[in-house]
Amino acid sequence: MPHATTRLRAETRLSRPVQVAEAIKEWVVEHGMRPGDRLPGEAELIERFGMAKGTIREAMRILEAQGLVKTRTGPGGGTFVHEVSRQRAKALLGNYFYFKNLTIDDIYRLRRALEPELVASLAGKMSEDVLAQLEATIGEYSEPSKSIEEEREQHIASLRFHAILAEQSDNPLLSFIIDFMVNLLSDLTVYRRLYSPPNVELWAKGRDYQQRLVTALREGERGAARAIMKAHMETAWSLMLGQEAEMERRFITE
Amino acid sequence: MPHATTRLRAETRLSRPVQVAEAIKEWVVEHGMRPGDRLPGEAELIERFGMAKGTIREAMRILEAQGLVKTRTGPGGGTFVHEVSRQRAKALLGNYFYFKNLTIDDIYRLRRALEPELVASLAGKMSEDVLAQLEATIGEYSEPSKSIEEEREQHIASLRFHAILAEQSDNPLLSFIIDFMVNLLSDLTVYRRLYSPPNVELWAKGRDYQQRLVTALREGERGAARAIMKAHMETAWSLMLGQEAEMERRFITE
DNA sequence: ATCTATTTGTACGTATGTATT
DNA sequence: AAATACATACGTACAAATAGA
Repeated sequence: MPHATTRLRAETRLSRPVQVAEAIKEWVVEHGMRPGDRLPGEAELIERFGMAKGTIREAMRILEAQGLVKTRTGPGGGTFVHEVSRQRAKALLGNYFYFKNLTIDDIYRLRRALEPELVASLAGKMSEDVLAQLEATIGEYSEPSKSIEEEREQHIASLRFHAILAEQSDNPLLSFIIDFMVNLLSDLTVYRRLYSPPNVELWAKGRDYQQRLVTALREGERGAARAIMKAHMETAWSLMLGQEAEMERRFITE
Repeated sequence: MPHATTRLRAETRLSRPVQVAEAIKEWVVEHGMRPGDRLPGEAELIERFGMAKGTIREAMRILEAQGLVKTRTGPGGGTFVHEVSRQRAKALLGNYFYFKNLTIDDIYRLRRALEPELVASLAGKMSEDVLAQLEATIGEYSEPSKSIEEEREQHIASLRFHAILAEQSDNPLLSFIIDFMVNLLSDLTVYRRLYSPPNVELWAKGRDYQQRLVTALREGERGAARAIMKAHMETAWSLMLGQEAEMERRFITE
């Protein structure tokens, strides 16, 4: 039996592939490797760890599943350090909430607290380009919806409005969390009660808030932006609660 | 070549193990499987997917890395659906922020917005048991620190105070995010400037806020709890900014 | 456009480890 | 203690993808 040239933690609890994966993570950190840097090839790792091919490959799949590396075949190929994509991070975090039963209410409690702060920090700092993008998005729901399908499309579009805003923040944490919540809400399955017609009044309010918000952002009116978003959140909240919405249970794939 | 009895997505982009992993996820969702439920054994999966053992195993490692399954050896063993643990979710999300450079300021912007809402929702709803736990935690920093090491310990303890609060929320999203931020801050490496002595005044303020907070929570004073936490966050923020703190760059293991 | 070299990906057979009964 | 039912690990052979000559 060949002996390992690279020492692994002696924790018998962890399977070898996991141990190898952890060892490689440490190695990446210690060497200050950056996205794009190449890890040793399969053959070398097999030798360095003194392990079989399958074991090394399983370790690589672990790192890949976590979004930390990508592999390519062919000459010049191999395994490369990779920055975890936002999409991947959202998927992984989404899995955590799969078995919890998050409610619309839970999500809006956070949105109400965070989004006003977001827009306050963005006021006066956004490019005309992005502002135009926001206005274009609003345009997608300038008329009340006539069908359930249309309503759903408008719902998604109006959420995209918030995703665009989230992306503008220079606070990666705030940006990510808002984006994540928008994703959760996009996955919502909305069952409108048959006897309750779409609430046109609330819909109009929401649209007007967004228009006024763009103006406030353009003019750099920090306080106004915050206040408008706060009111907008309250409106959207009651709109959601009025409908019988339910979180779709599924795993996001990336 | 044996042909697959279970159809996989024809996306050539994805490697087979990933395809298998995704297929199994779908299968779990469609069958409404719950944590503890057993997946088909290796042998059966090999047959069902018409693939080699290694491929199936790599797929399992992927699911395991995402925290969705656990495997056990021995009779009655196999692979079991598993609820993604909070610890695992924090680790996976932490990886996302590894390459971003999150600042103390970024984190506190969120804490300031979220934690006051957290305590407002908890006022009057906490068991005396947990309240006592909070008081015990405060006891760990009843005296100003005399050394850097002691200061760090107190820092961690005072963060634990917030982690306990986070855990009490019945809002899984709010609970998780605050817990996650506390983790990030715990990993902080604080370099106090040599010429700046510990700010005893700010330290005392922070401790007093926490004590008053426990009282407000016990008495069910919703508004007071919110206000105290808000003030506390501002104080803690300036305390952190006054020190030259830096995020430790590492991968959390679980 | 074809060949060739390189590197990961897939397959399969065997042996070993581990926990339950 | 032994048999059983699982996952775990190993080693080899070959397939597929990609870059460069």
